[in-house]
Amino acid sequence: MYRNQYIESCLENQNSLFKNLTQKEKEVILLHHFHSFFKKGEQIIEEGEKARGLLYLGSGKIKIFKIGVGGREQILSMGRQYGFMGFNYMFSDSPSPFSVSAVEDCDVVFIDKNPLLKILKKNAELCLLFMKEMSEEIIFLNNRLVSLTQKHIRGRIAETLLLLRDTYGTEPDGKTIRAMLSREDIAHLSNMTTSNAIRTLSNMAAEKLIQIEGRRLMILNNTKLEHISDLG
Amino acid sequence: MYRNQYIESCLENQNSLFKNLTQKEKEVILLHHFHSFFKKGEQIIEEGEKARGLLYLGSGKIKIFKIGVGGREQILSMGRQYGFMGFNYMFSDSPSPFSVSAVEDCDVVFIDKNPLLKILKKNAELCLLFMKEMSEEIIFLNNRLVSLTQKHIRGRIAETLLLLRDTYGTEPDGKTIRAMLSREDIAHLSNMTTSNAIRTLSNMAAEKLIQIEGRRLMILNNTKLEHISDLG
DNA sequence: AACTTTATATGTTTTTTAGCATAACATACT
DNA sequence: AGTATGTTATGCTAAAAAACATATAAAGTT
Repeated sequence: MYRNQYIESCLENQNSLFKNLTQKEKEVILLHHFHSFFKKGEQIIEEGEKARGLLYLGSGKIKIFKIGVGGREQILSMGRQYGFMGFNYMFSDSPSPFSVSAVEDCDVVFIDKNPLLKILKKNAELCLLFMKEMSEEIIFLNNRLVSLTQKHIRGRIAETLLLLRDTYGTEPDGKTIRAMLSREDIAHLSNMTTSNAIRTLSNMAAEKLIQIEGRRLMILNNTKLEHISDLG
Repeated sequence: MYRNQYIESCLENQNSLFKNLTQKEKEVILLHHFHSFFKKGEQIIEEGEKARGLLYLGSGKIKIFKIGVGGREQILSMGRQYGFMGFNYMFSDSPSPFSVSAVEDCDVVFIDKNPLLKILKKNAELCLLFMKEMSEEIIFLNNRLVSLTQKHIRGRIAETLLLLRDTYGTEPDGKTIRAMLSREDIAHLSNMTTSNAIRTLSNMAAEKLIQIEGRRLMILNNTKLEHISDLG
């Protein structure tokens, strides 16, 4: 059976949902998956279309977003390598409630819905892992809802920087966020216009809270940034 | 074994998650539940405290909310009779990420976490029902995130009125929303100050979109209200 | 019934943020 | 290299919503 490194990591990685499946179950997924490469900027799923099944990100970075009032984009969350997304696709036939696109070159593994559902129906242990993931997503969304509605621009930008760092980690220097988003994406992640995102980042750089080198962002004063994020 | 009408409906109702459990499984829940009555306004769960387990609302109405920046309340969702909530309590030991309180007199059934988890571990069918509920919650939160951040005040109030109607239904006249929230709760549900909620409702009444009789709110022009909600 | 307390209503001011305009800069393309 | 295109940066203006200030009405309390 053909295995590429992506489906391989999807099935075997230490923190993968599927690592404890039986050989039989893994073979089912192997038989019913599809690997696809997306260039930076390409759309992986479009809001309203029917999704094939669960998504696994073998490499790269993705954004999950919705288009709201007047075509304005709101990023709901960012996906990282070795992460799963689209649990909701598994449990209803309704079209995707959001779009997904590649923020960097991405290797995506699509796992077909029905074979996976069959496995779930006979594997409560796996179900528990799924539910834990989903429950964490609910908690994340609850927190995000309050942050994005209540915090002021500075608080939202601070939170976004910390979120990006916590999601993607830093370079060995411990400061440089391992993500090169456009200012526009940062704005859409923080629920504000691009100019306000740029302005706020510039101010924070002037205050030595962060350092800006193009799209490389460094967190210089973590304590203060957290403080700004917490106070809103 | 003692059964009150609330645990009864929790186990047997046509659309209850538990209706298809075996007699044995139902008995476990029966043995490990706790019924409690809450007066209007009383707190059922406080953010940060450890929750006992899953919640079932036998009667009444609840609000699920968080306290954000500067003590400002944001209502995340409203619960209705025969509804379950707090799925996230089941899958991690972390303290409750939100508070729950009674908007009307409520009969709440608490179902203990560990016995229910044991049932889930052996009942993938039940797991699937849980996952479907959770996936709907995720979709709801995604939509809400975009609405609350992007829509203007009028759009948010319109959405809240429609949401309340869809959640709690109407009186036989088909117009009167079966929920008597304070203006403050309506404001916190719509992410705005109380005065802005009052003002906007007054305006909508003046435009004959709705009719106000104290806390009784009637939707007079559904089409226009949906239009206002959609356009933001 | 008189008195608190709380909820609703509405006008005014101030703050925040979006919207717009323009410039500098970087990147991709031919 | 030169041109087009997109991104980042910054100032200015307008709109939206919060904050504040009272007034009125309703609901509880003694």
